[in-house]
Amino acid sequence: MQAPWGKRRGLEAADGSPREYPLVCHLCDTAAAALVLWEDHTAPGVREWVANELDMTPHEAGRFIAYLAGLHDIGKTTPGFQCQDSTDKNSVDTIRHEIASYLAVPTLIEHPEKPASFISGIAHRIGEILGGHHGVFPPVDRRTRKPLHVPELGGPEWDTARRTIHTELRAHLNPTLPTCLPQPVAAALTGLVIVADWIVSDARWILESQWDAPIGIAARWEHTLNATRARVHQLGLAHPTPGPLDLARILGGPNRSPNPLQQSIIDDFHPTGPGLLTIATPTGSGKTETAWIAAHKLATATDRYGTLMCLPTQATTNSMWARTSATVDNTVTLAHSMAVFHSPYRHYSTHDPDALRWLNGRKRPMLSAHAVVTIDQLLAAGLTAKHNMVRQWALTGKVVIVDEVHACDIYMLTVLARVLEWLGRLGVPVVLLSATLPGHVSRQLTAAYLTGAGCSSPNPRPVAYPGWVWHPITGSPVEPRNRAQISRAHARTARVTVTHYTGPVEAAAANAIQPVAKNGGCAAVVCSTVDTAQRIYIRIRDTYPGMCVWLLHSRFPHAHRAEIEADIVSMFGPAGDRPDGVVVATSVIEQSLDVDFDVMISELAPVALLFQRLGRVWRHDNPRPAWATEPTLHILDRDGALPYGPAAIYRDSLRELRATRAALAGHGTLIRIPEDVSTLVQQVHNRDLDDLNDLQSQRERRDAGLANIVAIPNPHQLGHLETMTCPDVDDATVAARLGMDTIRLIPAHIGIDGRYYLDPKHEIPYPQGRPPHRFVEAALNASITCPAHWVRDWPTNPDWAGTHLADTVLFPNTCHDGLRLDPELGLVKGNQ
DNA sequence: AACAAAAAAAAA
Ligand SMILES: [Fe+3]
Ligand SMILES: [Fe+3]
Repeated sequence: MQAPWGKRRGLEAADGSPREYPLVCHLCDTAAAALVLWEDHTAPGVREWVANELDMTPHEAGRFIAYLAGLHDIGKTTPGFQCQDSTDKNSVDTIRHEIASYLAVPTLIEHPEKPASFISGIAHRIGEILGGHHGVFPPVDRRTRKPLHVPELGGPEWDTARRTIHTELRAHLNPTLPTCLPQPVAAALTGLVIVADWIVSDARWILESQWDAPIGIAARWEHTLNATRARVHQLGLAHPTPGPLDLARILGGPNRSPNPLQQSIIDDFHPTGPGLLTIATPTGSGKTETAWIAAHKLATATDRYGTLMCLPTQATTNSMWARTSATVDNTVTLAHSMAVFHSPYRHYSTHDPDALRWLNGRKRPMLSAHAVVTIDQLLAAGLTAKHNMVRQWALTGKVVIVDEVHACDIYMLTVLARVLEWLGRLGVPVVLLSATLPGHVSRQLTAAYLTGAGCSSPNPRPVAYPGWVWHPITGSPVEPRNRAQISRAHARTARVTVTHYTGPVEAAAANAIQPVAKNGGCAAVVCSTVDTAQRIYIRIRDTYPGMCVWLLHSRFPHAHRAEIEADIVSMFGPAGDRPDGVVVATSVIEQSLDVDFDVMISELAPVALLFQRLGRVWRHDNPRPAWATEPTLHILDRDGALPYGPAAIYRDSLRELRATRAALAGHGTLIRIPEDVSTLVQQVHNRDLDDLNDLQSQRERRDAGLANIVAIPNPHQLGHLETMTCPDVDDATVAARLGMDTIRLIPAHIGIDGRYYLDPKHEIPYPQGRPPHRFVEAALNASITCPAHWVRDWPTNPDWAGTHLADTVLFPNTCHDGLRLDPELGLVKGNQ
C-alpha cells in the first residue's frame, strides 16, 4: 500500500495541481509540537501537576503527550479517507477520521491493562482524547463487537498500515503509558493536542519549513523539533519566566505607598499552593493593584506564571487591558467579540504581528500567557461548547482573576461555580474581586472551588466587607489582621432618603433637582427604563429652560453614546470642569463611569445597586454648592404598590425590591460607609436558594437549572468524555448569559439612486458584496442596539454573513415600524 | 404603561 497522505488543503503546486503531505509527516510534526508545547508553553507547575496525576515523571509525561499528539490523525489511515476521491467512492464505508482514531487507537497502543470491555479502561480514555481532537468528544461506541471489525476502519491491510505508523512513532518516542488518567486531566490534555495540531496545520509553515524534510520520523525529528520550537516562540506561546514583584510599577510610581488593603495582602497573604482568594472592596480602592500583588504571590506558590483577567463588559475589559499591557512586559491579548475594533489593541497587535495574528484567531486569545477577557470567555470553558477543552487547557497555566463578581446573575453564577470546581480540580489559583457579596454567593463559590479541589466537606467562610478571605485547598481560611484599618480607609457617612410621590415620576424628578436649577451644582437622575429617562429628560429640559441637561442610555448609536459618555466624564470625572446641570441616565451610569455628582436622584432599585449608585456621589474631592451639605441619594418611590418601571425591570427580584424598601425604612437615613453597606446588602440579598417557594425562587431554580443543562459536568462526576461537549448543539445556543436577546440596527438611508447609505447625508454608501473592515467599523459605530423582538422580520443584508455585521437588521431611514432615531433622545418607541 | 445592561455565536 502507498504511504497514506495526511494533508492537501493549501498545499497545491504552483499550477494548482493537488499535492499530498504524508500522514506520517503531519503526525511527526504534531508530536514534536506537543513536546515543545509541553517544554516551553506549559507552566512548570502544570507539568508537575500533570505528571503527578499520571503518576509519572514530568519527562515521561512529555513523551506520552507527544505520543498522543502523534496519533491524533491515525484515523486518516482508512479506505474512506484515503480513497475519498477515487471512482469507487461509494463502495467504501466512510467515517470521520477523528472517530476512526477513537476506534482504532485503544487497540493499537497495546496498553497492558486488560479492561472488561472496549469502553472501560485507560486505553479507551486515550481513544477519547484523540477522538476529541476536532473539539467535540466522540460518542461512546457501545457496540459489542471488537472495534477492529468496524467495517469503516478497512480490512487487515489497513490495520497493518496503521500499525506501521504506530510502530515507527513508538520506537522513536519510547513512551510510557500511564496507569491512571483522570477525566479532567484527559480533557485538558486534549486541549494541548488540539493546539499542537493547529500550530502544525498551517499550510504556509508546512511548505516553508517542513516540505523538504526527510519523511521518516527519526530522520526528521531533530529538524522538526527545532522548527516547531521556533514556531511556538514566534506565535507568542512561550510561558513567561518568573520575575520579582515590581511594586513600584504596579502602584504606578516609586513613591506610591500601598494602601491598607494592599498592605494587608503584602503582609498577611502567604499562599503555599493553590486556593481561592476573595476580595470584597468598594470601587476606587486600588483593588486591581491588590489583585496583581496577590496574583504574583499565587504564581510563585503554584509555579504558574500566566494571568487571566476577566471582566463583565467590553468597555471595562478594554480599559483593564490598557492598564495590564502597560504593566506587563509580555504580550497581553484582549478577547471579546469586538476586540478587533478596539483601535489601541489593533495598533498594539502590529508590534508583534506574527504572534498576535495567530493569537487573535477564534478561541485562541486565552492561550497567551497573559490575557484580559470578558467573563464570557472564561465561562465558555465551562459550557458544553465545541473546543471548550482548548479553553480549559489555556486556564491551567494561569492565575485566574475574576473582577466584579457581584455583577453576575444566578445563571452566570451557576456556570461560574462550575468553572471554579474545574479550576479547583486543575490546581489553578483564583482571585475573586467584588463589591459587597451576599454571604450565600460567597459561600457557594468558595464551596465550589474547594470541592473541585477535592475537599469532601468544605466549610467556607464568607468574605467580610471590606476585606478578603483566603481559602487554601488544605488548611483553614485566612483573613487580614488589620481589617479595621482597611475598613477605616473607606469610612464616610452618607444620607439616603426616600421621597414618596404621587402623579407622574417626571414631576417628582423635576421637583427633586430644583436646588440645582436654582443654585447650581450637578445632579444625576437614575431611571429604571429608557422610556422613563427620555420622559424625565424632556420634562426637566422644558421645566428649567436655562439649565444644562444631558441624557445617557444604551439606545443611542454606538459612537454617539461613546461621545456622551466621554463628555460626561470630561465634565464630572476626576479632572472635570463641573458645570452646573443634570445628567439623566439609566443604569448605564453605574457601569464603569468614574464620575462624581453633588447629589443623586434614583428610582427604587435593589439596595446593592443603590449603593453602586451612591458610589458616584461625592466620589472625588471636589468643592460642593452650599445646599449640598452631605453626600445624598434621594430615592423616588410610591406608597403601596411598587412603581411601574422598577417593578418591570426588577421583576425577577421583587423580593429584594420590597426588602430594600423595608430595610431603608427600618435603618433611617444616615448610612455609615462601609459597615451599613455591608449590613443592608446582607439583610436584603443574603439567603439560601432553596428556602422559599414563591415565583421568584421558582424562576431562580429554573435559571440555575438551565445553566446546569448547558454546563459541563462536575469534574468529580465525569464519566465518559462525551458528556463534556454536545455535538448537536451549536455554540449560539450554549450561551454564557441568559436573558432578552438584543440586536443591532444599522442605519440604511435610502438615496435618490435607490442605494443604501450609512449616514443621512448619503456620503457612506453600502458596499457591494463583502464589506471591508472600514465599513464594518463605521456601521457598528452607527448601530443602535435594541431588544430583538422589536424588529421581527426587518430587512437584513445577506452580503454581511460571516462578518461582524451578520445578525444585524437594516433600519430604513432610521424611522421604521414604530421606531425612530431621535438625535436628542436616541431610539424612540411609539410617538414621543 | 409592557421591560436595564450586559456578551456572543470558524479552525486546522
Ligand atoms: Fe484531524
Ligand atoms: Fe491533524
